[in-house]
Amino acid sequence: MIEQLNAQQRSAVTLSPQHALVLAGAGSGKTRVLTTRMAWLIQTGQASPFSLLAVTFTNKAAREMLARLSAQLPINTRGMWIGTFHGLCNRLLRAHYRDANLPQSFQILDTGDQLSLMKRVLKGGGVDDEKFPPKEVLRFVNGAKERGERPDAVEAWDAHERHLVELYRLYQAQCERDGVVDFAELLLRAFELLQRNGPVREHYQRRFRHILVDEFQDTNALQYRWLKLLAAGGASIFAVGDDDQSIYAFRGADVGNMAEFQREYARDTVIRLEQNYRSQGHILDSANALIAHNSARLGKNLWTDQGEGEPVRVSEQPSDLLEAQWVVDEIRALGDGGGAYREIAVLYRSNAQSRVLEHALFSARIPYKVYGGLRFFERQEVKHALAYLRLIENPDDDTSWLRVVNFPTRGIGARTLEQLSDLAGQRGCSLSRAVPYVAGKGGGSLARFAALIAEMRGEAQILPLPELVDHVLVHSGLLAYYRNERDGSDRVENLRELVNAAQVFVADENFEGLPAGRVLASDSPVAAGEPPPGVAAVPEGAANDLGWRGLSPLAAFLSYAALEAGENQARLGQDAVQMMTVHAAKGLEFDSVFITGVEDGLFPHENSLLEPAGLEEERRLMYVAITRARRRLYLTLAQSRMLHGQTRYAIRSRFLDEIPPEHLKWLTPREGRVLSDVDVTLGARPRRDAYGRPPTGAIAPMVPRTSANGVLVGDQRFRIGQGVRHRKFGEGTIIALSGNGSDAQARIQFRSAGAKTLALGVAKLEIIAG
DNA sequence: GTGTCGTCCTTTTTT
DNA sequence: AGGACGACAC
Repeated sequence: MIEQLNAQQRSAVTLSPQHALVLAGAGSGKTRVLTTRMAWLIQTGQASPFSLLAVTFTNKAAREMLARLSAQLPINTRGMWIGTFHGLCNRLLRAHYRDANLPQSFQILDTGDQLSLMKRVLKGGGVDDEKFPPKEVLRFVNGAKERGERPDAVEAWDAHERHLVELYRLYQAQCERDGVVDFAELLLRAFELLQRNGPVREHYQRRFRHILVDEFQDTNALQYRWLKLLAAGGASIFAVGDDDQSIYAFRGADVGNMAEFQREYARDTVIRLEQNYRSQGHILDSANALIAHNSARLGKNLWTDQGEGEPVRVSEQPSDLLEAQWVVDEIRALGDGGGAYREIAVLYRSNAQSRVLEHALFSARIPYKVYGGLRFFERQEVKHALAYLRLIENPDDDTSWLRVVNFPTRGIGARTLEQLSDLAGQRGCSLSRAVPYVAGKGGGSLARFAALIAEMRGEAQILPLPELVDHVLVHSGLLAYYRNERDGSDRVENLRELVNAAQVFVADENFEGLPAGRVLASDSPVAAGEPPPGVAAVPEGAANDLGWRGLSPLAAFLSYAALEAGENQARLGQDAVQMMTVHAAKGLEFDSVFITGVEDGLFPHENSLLEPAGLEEERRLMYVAITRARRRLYLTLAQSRMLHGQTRYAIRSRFLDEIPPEHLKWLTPREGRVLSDVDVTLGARPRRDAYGRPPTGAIAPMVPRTSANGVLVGDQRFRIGQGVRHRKFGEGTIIALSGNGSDAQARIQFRSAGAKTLALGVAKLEIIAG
């Protein structure tokens, strides 16, 4: 088990129980170390499987950990506390729902549910959604929760913030009434449960002796506090992460947690995994050189014994269309050379870039697969079906109620719902409980809907889950609705897939044959597990499905659907080029990788240039992108691209200049960032025109003249790369130009004032160089 | 209740 | 440019 590890890996795996920080570079065997550490602790008798807690960020990572662990040890991993932060907190809250002051069958809101609930709250409170856009209020609420702050604890400095706090309060009250929790609430509630409830806290502190954390650099403030609290009883924290791969600051992740953890816990126990088993020399050295430009790193230098390999290829094309065409031609060549398409990844900084690339691949009939986008449980039709199922479980879930009360249509209009909503408001009850008080015709339709849900609830006591799902699809009218809908066949297919998913779930979780809505007696095998809090002994070895303890198959399935939104890719197996954002590529690897749009303003993204921390995160993002490649890496850029319906001109990314030239092989002219028209027509690969067609006799300039000759405003001619002086902002360099004539704009990187976009017709600029 | 038109936005995203 | 969503009209 540990013989095959290198020295650093082995020292991490076999460390005596104590706090430790493992700095695991890209491709250094991070997951392997984590799972082998668990297996080693168990096998050497230092820990029982039930005294371990391993936490990850994604379900995929958790599944992989489980799979590898059970491959290494002949133990039943079922019931072990291995999961995502959210999944484990869900477990905790399910097991102690009373102490956490939650209804037993609380539902979990996904982002979409959360938004519609917020909209409802804002509407109900008569809030001006110009001043308080629902999305922004949600950002505020989620931000506060991720810092562990309830409305009372939030510091509000001005009237606007005080108002936001008030909306936070209102939103939270609505969640409580509905018996629902959002994702951030899962964590905060679980944290508060442990913090406030001594017996529960002590129970888990005693139970978990070893806490293992994956991707530690992605933890936010609350997650870190949660870990510290759980470990406060003497458990050891084994934290694995890579500060150079921290790319989620924008959603609350705090790399600072790593340095803080080192200071507070692992001052003397930092282990670096620096041997990279993935990429060849030039690729790895490029990544190292790039990331060295970041400050405040914990520090580490990856090396490989796999040899130099090939240099990183760079291609600069006049337009995004030609960039895409170039990528396609190269992919075709790789394919002809015997490479599998699935071993080729095309990466981009932003999703908007994918269209041009997709189009080019599609025209060339190269199979490709785009990652990202809607996932299974987020599809409209699936969410509708789930809403019915949630109402069976929890009639007070107003979000679900509103979602399907009139879908498929059953003559319940806005008028009736307004009436219902008013009544519910007056009585302080949920919509469904207000139904009996609605008079007139609307009352009748509402009563019929209520009866439909009641009937489904009855079936849930008899039918096993898959049959119940099927029953709901039929009796809600959803199936019929989508059958009649033209273009509805995909949706019908997805609904059938939902029945199938229920089937699989029930089998996997040993719920087979049980009525969907019934909670098992606590002594049955499936329900066995946690002792009541405060009881010293932790049962070991027994079946231990405490994840779903006390839950009906239906409630468990709904939790699962909320926490695991499903794959966000379609059919696997087909040999296709893999397309995704750089973020989505984290954790993956490919033989050949194309990083596209390597331009200033796009990568690094212009929004990140304002603060240094933003630029450093972009650099880490590029580091992640580069380290995805095993054998061959391409960096491609375009001098012009369509963005927001306007052609934009850009220069090559500063990151390109941070990679030593000896690792790069320019396939297009290195100097002269803007190709002249002559270069364009006689360029390295003049195989296509700007629209992807093979060139015909007369070749039109592919790039508007402005690219080569700059933008003319009055008597001044501006070019990319030019040095300019502004009265207020000082000296800077033009990094991008757009538009023409009177509405021409320039993006200028000022030396001290940061990057600004200025209208050339308005701003008085002095040309100082270039 | 459904369809059409206009308006808005557009970095990255998991749970 | 292009997609999504909301308001308005039939």
